[in-house]
Amino acid sequence: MTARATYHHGDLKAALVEAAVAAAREGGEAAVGLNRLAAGLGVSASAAYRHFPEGREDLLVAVGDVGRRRLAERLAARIADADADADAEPAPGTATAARRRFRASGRAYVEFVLDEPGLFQVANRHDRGRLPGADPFGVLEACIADLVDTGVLDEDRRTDAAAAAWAAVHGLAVLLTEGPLRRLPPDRRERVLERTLDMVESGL
Amino acid sequence: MTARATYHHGDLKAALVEAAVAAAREGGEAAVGLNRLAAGLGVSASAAYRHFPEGREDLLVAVGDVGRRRLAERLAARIADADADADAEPAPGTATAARRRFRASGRAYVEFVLDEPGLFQVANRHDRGRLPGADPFGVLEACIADLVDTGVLDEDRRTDAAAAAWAAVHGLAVLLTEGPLRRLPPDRRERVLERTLDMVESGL
DNA sequence: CCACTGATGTTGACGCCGTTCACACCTCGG
DNA sequence: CCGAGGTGTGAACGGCGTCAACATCAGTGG
Repeated sequence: MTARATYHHGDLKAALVEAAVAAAREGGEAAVGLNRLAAGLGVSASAAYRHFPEGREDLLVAVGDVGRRRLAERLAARIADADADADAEPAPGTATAARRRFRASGRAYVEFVLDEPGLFQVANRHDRGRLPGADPFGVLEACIADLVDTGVLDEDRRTDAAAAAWAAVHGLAVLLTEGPLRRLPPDRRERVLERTLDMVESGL
Repeated sequence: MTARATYHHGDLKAALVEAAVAAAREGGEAAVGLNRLAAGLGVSASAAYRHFPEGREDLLVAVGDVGRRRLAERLAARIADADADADAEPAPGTATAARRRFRASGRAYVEFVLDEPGLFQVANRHDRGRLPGADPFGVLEACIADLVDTGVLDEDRRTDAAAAAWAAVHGLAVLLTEGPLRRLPPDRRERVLERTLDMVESGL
């Protein structure tokens, strides 16, 4: 780990991204520094520039991509959990199932941000647009489509519904991690989250 | 402005905050640098540290306070506007008036953030808690109280209502300025804003 | 098998940043 | 008038992002 045998590293780019993700997880954006990371890998700083032509910003975008991908995966997983947990009656494809999935996605979003505030911070601030397979917003849109298909949401109220729902959940996550709601005890967090999800569900 | 007559500046602290606010307005947090600002005022960098003992962070908090104060003022002003514009029938103190004020505050919040993204960014990221007279959240809470008083919102649903509403509006503002909704054309912005306000109003 | 070429890594430098310390100056109260 | 304390200066430190010139390696065509 400390020194390497060969002159070439093998896969410096991947190693840098990995280290940058680790740094972002504890310390957020400020902890992602090219010099430090390169030194940590036993490599000169300029070597990093070979792999990230636009410098630090490129690296941050790469970290952000990882963050968005993990977030999207978490959302999908929690939605699947919600489906699985419902060995209760209502068959999939029903309105209550759609509602359950929708709620699960919102809850998972906030849960992820509380788990990984640093990664989420970088993911938000350095985004060069959607990339296929790593798109949290896409997951949310799918949930909205579910709501429409099952008749929970009127077709004509569909427009911008995803954006509005996203705004509420995203805003709550931001307020809870970087914002003034930062120091809320977990039980109060839970109540606020529940309240927000209620608002979205009954207000959309 | 370029050179000063006296050895002492007079009010360097205020001058630094003013310059920092100007810098933050165009360029956001990254543009607020002690060295640059001090130099711009024709003063050595270390002089700034006399007035901001904790260094840059102190200055950013000061800028944030200005931002929060301006935001709170804007909210109050737009609420007053809404009251004034309503030379239409419904008297103040009615449910529709409370709804109008509530909506005006949400709209004003987003409006301010779009007007002053840099200032808002600093205000969010460097917050050491509420300071009296400069508290946007307090304005929102007053609006909620209005809703309760006029019977729009049930007493027992009051808990965390302000937080949920705030989350929605704040999240929308963040998505519209720093986030993925950044490049939305103004007319679509307006639709999303309206949709979000609808969601909050009917979902609270 | 070898020389060339392009990819990869190194060394050293630049300017900017935040921060600190020892020192100079100016103002004001006693 | 003098001394004390608030205010500003100069110089320095380490760290950062970035770049250009040079060194080294790995694979490919002759």
